Amino acid sequence: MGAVCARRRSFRELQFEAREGAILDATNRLLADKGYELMSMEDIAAEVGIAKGSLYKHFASKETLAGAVMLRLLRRSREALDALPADLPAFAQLRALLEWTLRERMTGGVPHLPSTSQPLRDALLRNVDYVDTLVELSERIGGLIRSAQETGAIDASYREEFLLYHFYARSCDPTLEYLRAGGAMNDDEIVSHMVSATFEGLAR
Amino acid sequence: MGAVCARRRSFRELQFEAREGAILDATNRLLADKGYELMSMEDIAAEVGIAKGSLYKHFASKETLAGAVMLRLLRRSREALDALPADLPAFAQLRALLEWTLRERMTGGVPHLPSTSQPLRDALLRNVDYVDTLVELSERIGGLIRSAQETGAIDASYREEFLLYHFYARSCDPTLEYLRAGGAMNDDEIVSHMVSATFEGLAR
DNA sequence: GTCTATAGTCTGATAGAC
DNA sequence: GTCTATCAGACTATAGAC
Repeated sequence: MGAVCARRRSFRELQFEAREGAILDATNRLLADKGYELMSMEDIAAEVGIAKGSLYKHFASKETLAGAVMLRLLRRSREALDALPADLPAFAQLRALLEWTLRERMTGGVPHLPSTSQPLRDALLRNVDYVDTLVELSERIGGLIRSAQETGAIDASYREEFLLYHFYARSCDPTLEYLRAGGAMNDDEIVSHMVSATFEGLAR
Repeated sequence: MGAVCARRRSFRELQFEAREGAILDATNRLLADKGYELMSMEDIAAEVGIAKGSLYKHFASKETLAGAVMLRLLRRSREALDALPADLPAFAQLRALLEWTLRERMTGGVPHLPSTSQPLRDALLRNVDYVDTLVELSERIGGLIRSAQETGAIDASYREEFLLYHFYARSCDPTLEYLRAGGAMNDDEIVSHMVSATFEGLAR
């Protein structure tokens, strides 16, 4: 809120904010773990260690809560993109962003655009903040794609539209979870395989 | 069933079988369209034009029904693989199989391994027929992968395990639906973009 | 029609910040 | 000591499997 102002926040207020963070973290975890439908508000409350009713002091509904988690993820992705060295070529930036996203998922993050639940997707698309941030991020990525195609790093015969969706889909690729569950490969191997399969393909 | 035997089946029996096919088709359509959770048994009954209770004369539960649909898809995939010219190189067979699967989805098919629903996935993995057929298909595909790596068509530095999961994930890639909903590309373009992104990657 | 699951609401009791 | 946020959990309403 605007209240990062003069007055020192009371202990209660600080606690409230801390709890909000804990709720977002727990929801993130459960969302990544069980998916939207299977995650109940009681699960979340139990995970945080608060009463179910208290959740509703922070978020008006399950959709609102999940939206807040997804928005936070989107913002973090944009920050990760901003943090890349500005002189990095577009192709390398795309590679780095995909790698960042996959590593984020490795540490318990939710995939962007969880295709797992239509109701959640619909709710997100009704969430103005979410859509704005998504559009903004997509424009940044679209710019990188165009730039990589101009320099010939990415094949110019692919449509930009395809490349954008493809990039998001690779960020959410379930191969990550499958391989992880399989247990035969470590995290670094999984990420590097996935990134190079995306950019260099399988053929040699 | 084993009953493709001597006795001519009665009208009732024929009708029963025909209805079973109609149920599978309807479920397939709804599953592809709305996903497992959002597809209610009522939806299916309405789509077939029968009473909800009649569904349970054919399938004991929603899971059983969805399992039957998925098993049918798996069998068809294996038949498609068998139908390929035997002298086609392994790499080309993999390409052709992915293309077949994507085209199947274009005409209303469900993705294999619908990652969209944990309960469904769990139910499938408890279904012996399904798992057997999946294992068998996976061994066939695994063989093609090894063979393509030996001839150098696929980069030998990828782990076979990764390649197998990756291949299944590409068969189920939601990019197909996103692009289709976008409407800017036709079906052939979408399939060819997706296949070549998988095998040749994006880089040039 | 029955039964279960769960989103979301409400209340009286209580701990602990002030 | 007062006051208020939070707690446990009962409760309603709805959806959907069977």
